[in-house]
Amino acid sequence: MKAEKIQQLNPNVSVDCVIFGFDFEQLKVLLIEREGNFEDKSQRLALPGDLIFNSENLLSAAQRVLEELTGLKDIFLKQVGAFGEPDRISKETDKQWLRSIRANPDARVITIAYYSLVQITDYAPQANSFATSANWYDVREIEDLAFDHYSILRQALDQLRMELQSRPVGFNLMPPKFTLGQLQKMYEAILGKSLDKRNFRRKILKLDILAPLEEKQQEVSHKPAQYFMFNEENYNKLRESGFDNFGF
Amino acid sequence: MKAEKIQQLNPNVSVDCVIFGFDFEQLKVLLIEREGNFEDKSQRLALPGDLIFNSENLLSAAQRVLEELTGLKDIFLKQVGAFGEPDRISKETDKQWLRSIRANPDARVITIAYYSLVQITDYAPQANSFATSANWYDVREIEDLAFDHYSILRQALDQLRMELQSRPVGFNLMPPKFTLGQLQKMYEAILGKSLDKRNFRRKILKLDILAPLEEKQQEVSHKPAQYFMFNEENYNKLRESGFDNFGF
DNA sequence: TAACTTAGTGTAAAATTTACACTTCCAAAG
DNA sequence: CTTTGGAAGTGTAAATTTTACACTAAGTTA
Repeated sequence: MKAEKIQQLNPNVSVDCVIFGFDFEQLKVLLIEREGNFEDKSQRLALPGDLIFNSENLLSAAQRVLEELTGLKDIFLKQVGAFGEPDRISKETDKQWLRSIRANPDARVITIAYYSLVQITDYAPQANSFATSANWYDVREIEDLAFDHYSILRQALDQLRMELQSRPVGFNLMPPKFTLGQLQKMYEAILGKSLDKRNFRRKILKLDILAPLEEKQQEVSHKPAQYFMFNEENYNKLRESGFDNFGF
Repeated sequence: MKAEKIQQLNPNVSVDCVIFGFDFEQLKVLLIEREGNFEDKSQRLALPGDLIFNSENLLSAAQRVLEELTGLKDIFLKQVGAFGEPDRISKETDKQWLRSIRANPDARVITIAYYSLVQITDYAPQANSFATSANWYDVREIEDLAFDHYSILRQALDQLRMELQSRPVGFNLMPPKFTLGQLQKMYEAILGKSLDKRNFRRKILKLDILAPLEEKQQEVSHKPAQYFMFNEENYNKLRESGFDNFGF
C-alpha cells in the first residue's frame, strides 16, 4: 500500500490569485467563471482561489489552486495580504454557491491574496474544477466581482503600481524582446497616465538595463522599431548601488 | 439573562503586532516576555499576538490582543501580511509553551501581522494575560525572537522603510512639537543611514508641511532649537497634487 | 571664561527634469 | 507609382533638484 499523506483541507484559510497580463494595449486580469444563478455577470466572475490544505504552505497552496482552476503552472506569486472581514462572504449568491462545493460552507474564511505578472502569450488558461471558464479581462472594465474579490483586485493593483516604481516588475509582462514603444505602453497602462516619449526613452536607456538587439520589427505598417532585452545582470548591479526608484 | 455572544476562538488564525517607538535616539519595538524554560533570552521574547475570535475582524483582533497583552489601547494598525509556513511553530520550546496556554496547541496556525508607530512617551506598557513583561527593545539589538517573529519584525521594518519614503508616517513617532534635529534623527534611525543636515532641512522645509512654532527648547545645554508641528492640512494638499516621494 | 554641544545658515557645480516638433521608414490604399 | 497613415526615433534650452561642504550662534557645564 502506498504511503500517502491524507490531504486535509483547512476550513478557515483560503488563497486567491490576481494574475495580471498585458496584451500591448491594456492591463488584463485572469478571472474564472462559476456555474450558478447570479444576478449579473460580475457576480459570476471570481479570482481563482480555494481553501488550503493543512500541510501546505500558503504560496504552494496558491500555486496549486491556480493550476487546478486555470491550468497555469509554476507561476511566481507575491503576497498581497490577508482579507478577513467576518462578513466577506455575505452575498446570498456566494453563500449558495459555497454550499454547492464545500463540506463546511458556513465556516469563517480568511483569504490570503497573491499576485503575479505574466506574458499572456505564454499561457493559455484552461478552466477546470469548479471553474467553467478562465479568461483574461480588461482591468478597466471590471466593476465588481464575487465575494470581496473586487477589493482584493484593487489592492493588488495598488501594490503593483507601487512596486512598478521601485522594481523592474513590469518586464514580467513583456516578451523576452520588446520595443521601447511597447514598454512605454505597459507603464502607461498600469500607471494610468501617459508619459512623454522622449523623456521615457532617455530615462530608461540611461539606466543601462536594456540591451539593444540587432533585430527589428517585421511586417509592421510603419517604421520598424528596434528590439530590446531586459539586462538582469546590469539591473542587479544598479540595484546594489542603491537604485530603487524609477520615478515614472 | 443577558444575551451574550459566545466568543469562539479560531484555532487556525492568529494576529501579531509590531509596535515601533522612538526615543529620539533609536528605533524601538515593543516585545513581551513569556514564562517558560527557554535556552536563551531571545526565545523568551515575542511579538504581542494571539488567536482571533471567529466573529471578529482581523484588525479588531489585533487591537484587542495588543491591549490584552500590553495595555496599549486604540492603536492605529496597518497590515504587514500573512505568515503561514506549516512549520512556523517548530521550535520545541514554542510547542511546549503553546501546550501550556492553548486548548488546541498542535493546530496549524497562520498569523496576520500588523504594525504601528507610536510615541513611546504616550504609552506605558503593562504586561498582562500570558505576558510577564512588556517593554521597549532597541531594534538593532534584536537577533532572534520566538516562533517566526524575527522574520515578521524584519518584514515590518522593510515595509516601514518603504512607507517612510512615500508618506509622512514617521510623524507618528514624534511628539506634537519637535525640533528638526529630532526629526532628522528619526529618519536616520529608521533608514539606517545618516543624512546631511543642511540638505535635510532645506528639503523638508521646502515641502511646507512643517509649521514653525514660536516656542524654543528649554534647559538644553546647547543652543536651543525651534519647535515645529506637522501641518496635516498642507500635507494633504501636497499629496493631492501627486506628491508621494520624500526621497530620503 | 573656556570647553562642549547642538542649532542654524549659503553657495557653486552637477545632475535631473521638463516641455516641446520634426524627420524617417514601412505597409497599405489608391 | 504615388500618396497617406502610423509609429519610430531624435536634441535642446530652461528650470529644478541634488550634492558636497564649514563656519558662527547660543546655550550649559566645568
